[in-house]
Amino acid sequence: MTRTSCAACPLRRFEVFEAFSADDIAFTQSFKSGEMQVEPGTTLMLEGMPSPQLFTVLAGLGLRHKTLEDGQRQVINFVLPGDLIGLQAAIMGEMAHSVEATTDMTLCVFNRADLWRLFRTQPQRAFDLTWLSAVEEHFLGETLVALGRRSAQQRVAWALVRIHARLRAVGMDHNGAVPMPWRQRDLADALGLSLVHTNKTLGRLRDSGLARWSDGTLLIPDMAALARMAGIDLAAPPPRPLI
Amino acid sequence: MTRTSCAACPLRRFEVFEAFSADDIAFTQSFKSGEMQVEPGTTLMLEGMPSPQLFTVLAGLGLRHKTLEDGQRQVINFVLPGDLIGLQAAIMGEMAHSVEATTDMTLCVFNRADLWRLFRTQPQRAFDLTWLSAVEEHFLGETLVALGRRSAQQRVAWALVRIHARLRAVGMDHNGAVPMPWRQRDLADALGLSLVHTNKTLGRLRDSGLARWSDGTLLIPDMAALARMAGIDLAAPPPRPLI
DNA sequence: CGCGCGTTTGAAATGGGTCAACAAGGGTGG
DNA sequence: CCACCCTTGTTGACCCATTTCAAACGCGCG
Repeated sequence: MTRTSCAACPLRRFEVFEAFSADDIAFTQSFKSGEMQVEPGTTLMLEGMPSPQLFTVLAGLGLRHKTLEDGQRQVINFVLPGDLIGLQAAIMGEMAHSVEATTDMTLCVFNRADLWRLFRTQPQRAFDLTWLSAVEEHFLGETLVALGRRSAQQRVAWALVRIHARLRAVGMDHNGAVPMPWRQRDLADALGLSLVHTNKTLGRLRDSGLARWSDGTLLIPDMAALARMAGIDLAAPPPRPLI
Repeated sequence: MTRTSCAACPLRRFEVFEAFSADDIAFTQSFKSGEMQVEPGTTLMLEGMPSPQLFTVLAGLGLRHKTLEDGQRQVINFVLPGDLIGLQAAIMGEMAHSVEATTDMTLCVFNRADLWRLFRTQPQRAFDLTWLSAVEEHFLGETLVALGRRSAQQRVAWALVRIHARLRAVGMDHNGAVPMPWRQRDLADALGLSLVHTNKTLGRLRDSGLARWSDGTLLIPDMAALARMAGIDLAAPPPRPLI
């Protein structure tokens, strides 16, 4: 494993390169159990199932979703490099949602069985885990506001702004454009809109020059304008850990 | 402080009565900084503000909400005894939502400054905190599904079933009835519905005998029937900690 | 008494859902 | 090379669930 391959890892302090002591190094090596490559479409976690492992996304994109009895689907969130997958299963016993890979993904693999050892011996990293969980909760709250209070146009604009910002934050932008490999169906399911209406809304945004999403690439010429339409305060900085 | 007053506290292991050693007792006493009583309408946490304190609800009900620029409000969740308030601010630096008391509330007060000490010296309680955060995330995911995929009638039925179940779980039911001191406005804001439509939907549920909510009390004669209408699988047990 | 808050009800307007059809690839097998 | 199918995106027409607007009711309270 190289330093760059783990740059996005939220548990990067496990990185041996940043370890402080021999003990730390030994611990790190025993906690990280390996890396894994998966193909698009792979289900990483299945709703309702326990998982013996915990993943950190090193590269690639995916999504979290829940499926209802009647076959409808709600996309909970999009998964980006740096995200942690499986904390729920590790802490609560089973996943409340499924996670699947949208593109090829590279994952850092941890053993759930080691989690308790981590809490006992590595309070710093335990704190990081809690932080990640709190951040996730924070974003879910924002999504709730979007679904509960915003119009279709605002929701779509909001989602595009948010995805763009997140991808940019992990360095996946190339002069303003970011990869967006998901389908319109995925976005519709994330926003609680019908596929048809999502399509038409995207069309209107495209026609008005606010956002262009095609061929798996999202381009936002005027971020401020789109954010204004979405009713977002751009000034808010992304959350950072306190300790 | 009596044993019963802390029965619902998720950090109940702090309870001196359950402490295992002299050290534990000393720690507990130093971490818990006191109890607090607040009146209905009190804002316990304000969106965007840091908070020097962390609360545990011992008694009383409240709600979490976010307010948008245009004055709209999204209720994120209802607050019940046993809930933890302010973890976000403690971990991330500021709250992503406001929390306010709906009834009189009794709170257990902790100092945020002690949080890091907790992670270092009490891994068991640190784990509990992470568990609480994961549970919260789990419920937010469920809410997301409700807002994104369910009709107004299903949403209202879902919310009533959920609130009833949560209140029952903390022993606040009296032969089938639970206190429900919130306003129709609060429920509407929680479900992303208009006040008028929420009212009419509640009326229909009442007329069909599925649920009666009046005078601050919720009565569900046939839980299975209401759950069926909401599209909920009643069999799912509430989440419990693993360790 | 009069005022304010929460609830209730009716009527009109509309945003978004549903249905249906088509277009543009890409893959596969003949 | 073509014929076929499957997935994804696109567009138009229609309709209805929900919103918006407006008004009234009951009740507690100063």
